[in-house]
Amino acid sequence: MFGKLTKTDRRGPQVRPISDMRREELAQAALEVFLTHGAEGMTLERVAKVVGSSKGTVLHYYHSKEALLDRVLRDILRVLGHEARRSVGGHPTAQQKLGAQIALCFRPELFTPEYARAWLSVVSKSPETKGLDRYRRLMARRLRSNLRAQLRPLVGATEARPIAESLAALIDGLWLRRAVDPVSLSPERAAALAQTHLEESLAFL
Amino acid sequence: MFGKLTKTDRRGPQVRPISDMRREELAQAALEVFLTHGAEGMTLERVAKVVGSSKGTVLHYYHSKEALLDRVLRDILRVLGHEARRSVGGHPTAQQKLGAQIALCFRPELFTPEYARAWLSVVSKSPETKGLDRYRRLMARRLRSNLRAQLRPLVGATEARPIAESLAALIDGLWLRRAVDPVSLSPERAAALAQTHLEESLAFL
DNA sequence: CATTTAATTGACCTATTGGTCAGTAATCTG
DNA sequence: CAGATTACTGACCAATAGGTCAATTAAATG
Repeated sequence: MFGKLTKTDRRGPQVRPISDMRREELAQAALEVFLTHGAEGMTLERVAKVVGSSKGTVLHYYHSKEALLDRVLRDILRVLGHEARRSVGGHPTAQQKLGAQIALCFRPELFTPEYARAWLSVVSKSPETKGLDRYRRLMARRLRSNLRAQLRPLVGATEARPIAESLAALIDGLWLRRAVDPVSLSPERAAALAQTHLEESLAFL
Repeated sequence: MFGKLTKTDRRGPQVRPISDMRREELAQAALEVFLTHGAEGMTLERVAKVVGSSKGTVLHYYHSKEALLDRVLRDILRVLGHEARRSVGGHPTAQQKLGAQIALCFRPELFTPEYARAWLSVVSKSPETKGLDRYRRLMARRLRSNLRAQLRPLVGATEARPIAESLAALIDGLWLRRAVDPVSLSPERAAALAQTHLEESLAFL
């Protein structure tokens, strides 16, 4: 679709070999396909078509589909982690951090039907795929431990755990609903339900 | 494995043609495979192997995989509906009905890793499969409307909805966790988390 | 410009899976 | 027992998907 890249196409401060640029381009395309079709639906053909190339080219840069999916998930997780630090870390009190963490989970640009479906595809295939399971665990652990860490100073270590678990499960359930029935649950409503649950849990002690 | 059935094998009060018996047998086998491998993993070969037969035989009784899966899901839903009426209907007060409904969701013989994985496989494939989506909607609607119906007399119609939605999402989240990380969440603990959430929601009004 | 190096393609392979179909074997029925 | 019906099998087909590879084309380089 765009033909080959030449070294004169190099951009940015660092001069990078065109092979790296192509790799980036493919990773970008793979992300796009992953978000619209999920982990399974991210076929090599589809990715190739996005960059106007062929399956063989994709495999030239990523030696397997697993490697490509790995790259995609790594990228997503990196961005998510960055956003979490930026968004949660900006607040001084534990309450505010908790609120920010929940708000992040339901930010309209993140809590989309596409993201939700892609997430669900990873979760549901993870029990039978070593690679996917790793990322699912990472995501789940990160969320739960963040919640627990902010809850501890408020309710103590023993109470923090069940509250964090309950809240994490509620968030998962809301994401699941967003994946399968997108129109019936807006980001705002989902966030409100999670915030309410948190408040009630805290008020109950 | 067992050879063909003959009419002398007929059992039960009603005399049924052997074809119906074979159909039952296949449905039973399909359920078994469905619970261990999920909707996608329920291949015709696997089902055939369970009854010691061939793929062709399965298709002789169910004209497509969709029809067989339909039968399996219909059976599950029927049993579940029956259990719900028996278990929830036995209690006089709305509170008790709600408690029974939650308890049913986490009954140890139902809240198993197998059931949870199978459920998750249905949910995650439902957006792209008309047949599965129908059953997912049925399950979800049934749970939500049951919860809402019991909540209404306690908290009024306007408050019943968000509480039911939140509780349903929490239940989904706990099932999801049971599917992907079975050992970390016992039926008792899951039930306790859901019951607590309900109590806190009710206490807050 | 010629040679080396890298990028790209498309044909091909293997496996899986749902499904078709004709032929065969078992069973039933008059 | 003979013919009709039913059950069953296994070969075959088409589609999909990941992956291999040799040949081709483009680009970089001395």
